[in-house]
Amino acid sequence: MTSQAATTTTTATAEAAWTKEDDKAFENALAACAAPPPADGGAPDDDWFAALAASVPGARSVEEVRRHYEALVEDVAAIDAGRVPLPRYAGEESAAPPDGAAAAAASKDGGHRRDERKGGGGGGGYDGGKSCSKAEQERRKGIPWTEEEHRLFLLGLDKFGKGDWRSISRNFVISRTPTQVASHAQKYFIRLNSMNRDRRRSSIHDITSVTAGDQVAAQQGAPITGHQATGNPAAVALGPPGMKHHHHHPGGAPPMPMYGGAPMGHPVAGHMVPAAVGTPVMFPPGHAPYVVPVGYPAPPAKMHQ
DNA sequence: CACTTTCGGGAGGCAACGAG
DNA sequence: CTCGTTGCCTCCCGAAAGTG
Repeated sequence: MTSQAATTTTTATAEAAWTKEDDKAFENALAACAAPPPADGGAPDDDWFAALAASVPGARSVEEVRRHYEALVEDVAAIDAGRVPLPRYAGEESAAPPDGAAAAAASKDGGHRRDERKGGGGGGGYDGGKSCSKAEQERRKGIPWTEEEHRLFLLGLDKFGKGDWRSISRNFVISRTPTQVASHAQKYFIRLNSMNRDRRRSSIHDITSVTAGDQVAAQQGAPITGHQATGNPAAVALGPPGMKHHHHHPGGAPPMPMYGGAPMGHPVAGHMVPAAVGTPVMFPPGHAPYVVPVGYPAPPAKMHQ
């Protein structure tokens, strides 16, 4: 996934063998570490690094882990300062089949055409790549946010707070306009606030952590409006929505996910268990981990009509 | 019993409108 | 004029019903 790119670009130079897998393990270990490092720029202590190193598979030395961590810090700072040229995801979107025709064609049952019934009056329905130009089609249907964009959004949200969409757009999600960021934020908050609905589908908004997206996808969903409104966007609560997590992956090979290529909504611990609630999610230095309100209601048992 | 098709509903993004 | 919010439209997923 591309989210690793930012961290690996600089970290790769520190040690010779930080592979993508290593980096993933590092992030997982970081997420699993009970006590987060000082978030206010202070250097984490040796014990913390030792614990982190111990948690990283592959017998990394404390020093290696420390350098890797520091590189990560620099990365975040660089992104923060706008010194890192971020990829133009919009371009990527157009380069790869956005989803439309390809996704529909690859759909499990040979393509869902039913949308023709919607759109009031037929015709207007999406037709899996018909005659209208691709550009027009994309303009109409929008460019999905990638995981990377969403993480940058979260980063910016944490940095600038709720409401400063322009700063977030300029400094973090440079591939999106402030309006797009605001709209995305709107949906994001709505999503978080409506977590207790029994019908849940995985979505990009399930990512509430800037990093470790693969595993945190299963660790969130909780009302956050109060915190957001009080200018504490970092206090995003994590909680288990009663989301469904069976993305069918026919043949074992996961289909091209909708968002940037990483599996979304995959369960980490099967059904969300209370223990998973409040699990500190990995957060870059300077970014407080999201907190979980005590007494968070358990997700309702999934009941189908 | 298995497979295919149809239906219902949730999710995401864009555009328009309103307020400051 | 800019920013934020709300509404509308489109797409995809999952479940149910029907047919072979």
